[in-house]
Amino acid sequence: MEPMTQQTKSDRTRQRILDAAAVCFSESGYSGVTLRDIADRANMKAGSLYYHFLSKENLVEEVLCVGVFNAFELTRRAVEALGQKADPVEKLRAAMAEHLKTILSESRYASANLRILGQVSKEIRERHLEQQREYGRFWAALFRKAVASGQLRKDLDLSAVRMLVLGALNWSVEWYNSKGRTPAEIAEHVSAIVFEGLLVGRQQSRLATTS
Amino acid sequence: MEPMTQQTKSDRTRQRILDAAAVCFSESGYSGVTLRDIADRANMKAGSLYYHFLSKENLVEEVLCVGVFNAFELTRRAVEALGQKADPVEKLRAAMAEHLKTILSESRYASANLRILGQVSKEIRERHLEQQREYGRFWAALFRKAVASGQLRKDLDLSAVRMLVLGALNWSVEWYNSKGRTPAEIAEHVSAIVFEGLLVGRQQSRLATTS
DNA sequence: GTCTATACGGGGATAGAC
DNA sequence: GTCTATCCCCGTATAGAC
Repeated sequence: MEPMTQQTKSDRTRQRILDAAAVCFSESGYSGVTLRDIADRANMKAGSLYYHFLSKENLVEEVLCVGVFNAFELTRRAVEALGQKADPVEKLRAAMAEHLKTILSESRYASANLRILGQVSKEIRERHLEQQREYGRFWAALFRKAVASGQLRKDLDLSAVRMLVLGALNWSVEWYNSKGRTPAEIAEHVSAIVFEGLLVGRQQSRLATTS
Repeated sequence: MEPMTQQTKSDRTRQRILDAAAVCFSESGYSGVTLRDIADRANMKAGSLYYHFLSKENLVEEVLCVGVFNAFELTRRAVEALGQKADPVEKLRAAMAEHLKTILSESRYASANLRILGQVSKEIRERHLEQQREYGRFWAALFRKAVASGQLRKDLDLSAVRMLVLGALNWSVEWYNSKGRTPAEIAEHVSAIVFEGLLVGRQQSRLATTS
């Protein structure tokens, strides 16, 4: 490990570049961003980036990596904060809320991830598939345990359910506007729809929001 | 109007180019596609495209236009096929199924639309906002009528509900794999989740699929 | 470590032959 | 209407000064 608190030297420059890249990618996709854009935001010249990174692909790869890590870590912690023996359904609710908060406001890396998914080369995507699958397994386990607890119906393909729910969350980066409802309010809606459903006759959760 | 059945001349070339562009954009996004890619697929040379279109932006704009139109038309027809007096909830189910089928298999234009949303310039996006809003209003009306019929709960922000449901559908272009379940099966899952919800105790719809 | 300068290729767009 | 040839800019990446 490195000697001190923050990694020695001003390799924080490296971090500054990554932050700048995450912002750029989350706003304009992959091909839409130039190294000059990133350098500008990091208060550097484009050529200087090559002291810290091998190439643009190498740079985006690291952003992707941090993105999944952020979403995973933050969400996992939010679930663990409920305690090991918490209600599996409550854990799912917490995971959804945290995932949404992360991609909408906590991490430019996470939102960049969603934006540039499917814009990077096959090679890069393949290399990160395992990391993404790990996050996928985390969610799969949450759903599986909620079914095992007897609270969730057993007649659905859990893999499809997982992708659809995450899709509803992930797509929010396309339409979410901070002038409207908060991420927490959106999360309440997701939770209400996914668990109770839209049809009347079910206990109407704890939503205070009026239409 | 033009004299005959198919528009005269070989302005079908124009159509061929648009088709090629839709495929390219749906596979590689906007910036990731070159005019040479599109020309190749249309069996032409890049320079020839300019006889039919003013610019790459002009071309993508038409693809976007057709994309929304396709999704709107196909979905609207599927709903109308149920008849004016059909159950509002059944109309929503039909709309979801058709929208999904369209973006996953019926129209490269529709899937291109989703892929390049947020990759095009602000000017183009602004210009198509009204068309997109029209499709949004169509969905809003479907939800509103289902609530008015007394079958859907009234405590949710219908605008949020609409975006979340469409998000679950739209995100499927990112993960759907034709080797897995069919679009129709995925649609059944969406319907089951959105209306009945995942919690047990609700009538378990008509899903024959086993996990 | 960051700069300036530049090589190098690629992509959008135009001109003019056929 | 489509081709070839080409212009020109821009983006990635490199070299070498400071």
